[in-house]
Amino acid sequence: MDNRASDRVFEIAAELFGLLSAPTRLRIVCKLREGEKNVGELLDLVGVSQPNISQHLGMLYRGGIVGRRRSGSQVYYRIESERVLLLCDAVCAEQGRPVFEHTQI
Amino acid sequence: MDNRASDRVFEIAAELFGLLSAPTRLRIVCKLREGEKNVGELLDLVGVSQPNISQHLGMLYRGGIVGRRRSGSQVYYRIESERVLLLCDAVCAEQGRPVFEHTQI
DNA sequence: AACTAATATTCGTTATAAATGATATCCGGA
DNA sequence: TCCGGATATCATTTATAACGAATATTAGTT
Repeated sequence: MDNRASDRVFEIAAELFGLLSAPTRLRIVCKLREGEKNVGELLDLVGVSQPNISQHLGMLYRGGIVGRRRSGSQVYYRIESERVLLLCDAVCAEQGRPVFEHTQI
Repeated sequence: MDNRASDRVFEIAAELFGLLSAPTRLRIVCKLREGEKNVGELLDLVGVSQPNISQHLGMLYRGGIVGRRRSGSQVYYRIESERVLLLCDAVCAEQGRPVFEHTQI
């Protein structure tokens, strides 16, 4: 039977998967594979409202999936964890689906 | 800019991640790596109520993550998609966490 | 210091998911 | 065919997440 320590690990893993369970966040991650982008650029590419993308970016940041740096009044986001790229690749492998690459998941 | 076809792909991927975003379902997947198990066995291993595990199993089944076969009055579940194992491995790689293997995620 | 652009946060509403309890179905045996 | 064990479904409550509107913060400019 499981102990509480392994319980915690399942929760952590579930949280990570949860961060990737929203199409908008996947879209952000996909766009960031091309390279670092600021919020305004992502806004155009992803096509949601500014507060909304900011919320999603905040979640990805707090979850350690993306990093950020400020440059003047802009904030640039980048993929921080290679792990998440593995996940995105794995989710698209098999099933005859196109692979999650630069511009297309 | 994205077209509707790629939109659909993001939704599909997000759904798959969503299926893995609950600790109980991850626990089930983890136990099933040891091999096929019936609902009663999983019930003991996972430690939730019978209706609850049945619902989670139903979600995993409809999502194509697990397969099932009936044997008498019991139903045996098994991992159906290798893809999900890749995901579980990837989520645990790095970060100094123990790897998702047979009995421990 | 005031103004503006860029980004973040808060809040309220609505939608979605999880767990529970009760009940239904399916199957094998008497 | 009736009963009991195994599993699934349904309905309800409760918790959590998503989105939009309004507002706050930060940084550069004048």
